Amino acid sequence: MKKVVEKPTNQKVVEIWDEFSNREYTIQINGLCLVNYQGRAKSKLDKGERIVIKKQDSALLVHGPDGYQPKNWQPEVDKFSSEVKDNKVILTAKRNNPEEIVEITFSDIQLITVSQLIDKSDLQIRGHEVDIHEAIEERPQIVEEGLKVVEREKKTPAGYIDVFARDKDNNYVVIEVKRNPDYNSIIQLNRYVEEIDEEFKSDVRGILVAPKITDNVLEYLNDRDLGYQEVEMQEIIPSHDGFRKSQKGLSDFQDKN
Amino acid sequence: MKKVVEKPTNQKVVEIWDEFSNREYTIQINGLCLVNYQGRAKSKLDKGERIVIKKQDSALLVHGPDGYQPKNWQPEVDKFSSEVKDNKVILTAKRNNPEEIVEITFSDIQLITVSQLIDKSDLQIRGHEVDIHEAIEERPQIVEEGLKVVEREKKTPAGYIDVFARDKDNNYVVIEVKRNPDYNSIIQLNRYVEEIDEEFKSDVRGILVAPKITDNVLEYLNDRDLGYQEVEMQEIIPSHDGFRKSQKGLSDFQDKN
DNA sequence: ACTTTCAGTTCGTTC
DNA sequence: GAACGAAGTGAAAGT
Repeated sequence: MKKVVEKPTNQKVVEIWDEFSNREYTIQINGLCLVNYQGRAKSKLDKGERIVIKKQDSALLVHGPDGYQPKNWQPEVDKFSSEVKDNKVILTAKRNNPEEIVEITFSDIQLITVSQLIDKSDLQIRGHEVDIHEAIEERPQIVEEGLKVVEREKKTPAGYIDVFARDKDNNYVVIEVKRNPDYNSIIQLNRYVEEIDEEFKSDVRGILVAPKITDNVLEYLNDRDLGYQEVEMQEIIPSHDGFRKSQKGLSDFQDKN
Repeated sequence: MKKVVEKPTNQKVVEIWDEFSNREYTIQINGLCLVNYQGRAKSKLDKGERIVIKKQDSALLVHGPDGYQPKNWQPEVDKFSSEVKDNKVILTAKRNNPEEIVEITFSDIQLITVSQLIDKSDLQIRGHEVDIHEAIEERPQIVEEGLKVVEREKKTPAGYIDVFARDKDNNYVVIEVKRNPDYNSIIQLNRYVEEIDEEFKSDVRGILVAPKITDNVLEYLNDRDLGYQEVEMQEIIPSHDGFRKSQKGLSDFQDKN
């Protein structure tokens, strides 16, 4: 930890903020603050004790005592600034595109820390929708016996078909893969089926492949004579390690020095 | 701050974790850790320096040096546990529905803090989609002159119509409100129009109301003879304070003591 | 408890 | 840089 200051003075906070806010440092502040946001929407958050984190890419988070989500945030900040006014520290984070601003007013600060987090590792994840695509290509029988995959991500005027295949009778099958299928998924699948029907003028079946489905969505499917095949996520994510690198955890490649 | 311990021993960390993990305390840990997740999907995150936060409602976040999103998390934890193994602190967070587990293995801990954040204030926000609905109901002329709102959230077999109205000629108008309209919004609007057309067998117009639209989406609209009316978000969010309380920031009502 | 829908969605990929 | 869609989506409102 570069700095750990309990009960800092306002001046100390501004000093630290100005020195480390726009460089490759992580700043954490625990304190009593109120937050205003204006931009795509407008919000007010009255006084409360929160954790404020400025990350090394300038992302700003204001976390309350509960929940996954920050109460206020700025995914990317173009300009930070700070001032002391009426014995309060005011931090502002402006963003240009879209134009929006977060303003945090601290009436009391319990702790401020500065650090430089080194994290070169990528998040490796398995179980995305595309993993289901791949599983179907490798083992088409998880959808149905005799299935032969013709093409993945087949382009049509209506959009991309996840998996285009033929069944044991050599008829076309349009497969739509969803992790969390909803009404729109069915509409989409139906459009693809109509599209293929027009293009090939032959028997086409549409199948939704998903790990789960709600009764209503299943009903929509049946109404449209579309099929459903459940896949176990366990089959998609084998216990032996088969991991794909996710861009999500792209880390900075700076070196500690 | 209840506790601020720099460079704690492993035993101290486990001691703190066990004492404060399942009560109304916020725990923050800065340290070098690797994270495994298994549940709805499966992920591996190799060693890196991160911020781990356990919130007072048992939410668990693992934040890296950048980005809005945590690298790993657990929105709600049913059972925390901790152990020391090979000179490493291992924290696990299990959840029952859906069944999933996050396991954090610390090889080095720089800082651990415990606090009890008091935050009774609700986030007040203006500019949600529902605010546009309300604005239309109050001032239908922002869509078009002579419009009379008949019903909001009108239920149809195809879903809920945002605003159902009649125009100056008394013809039905179906209004779909979107903050960020896309292709699917158009499909949806079109379905509603078809639905109303069938139900009422009379002239029906469909109008998309949004603060912005892309050229492609506008084209889809035109192709389907649907209309578009832009609304300024400024008109929806007046400068004088008209705030709605959002449930998002529901706070705990415990007292500091 | 489950379903449905929105989000200041964010984030990644592709065109 | 826009556009399109997935996310371990999460969160809230309604049933």
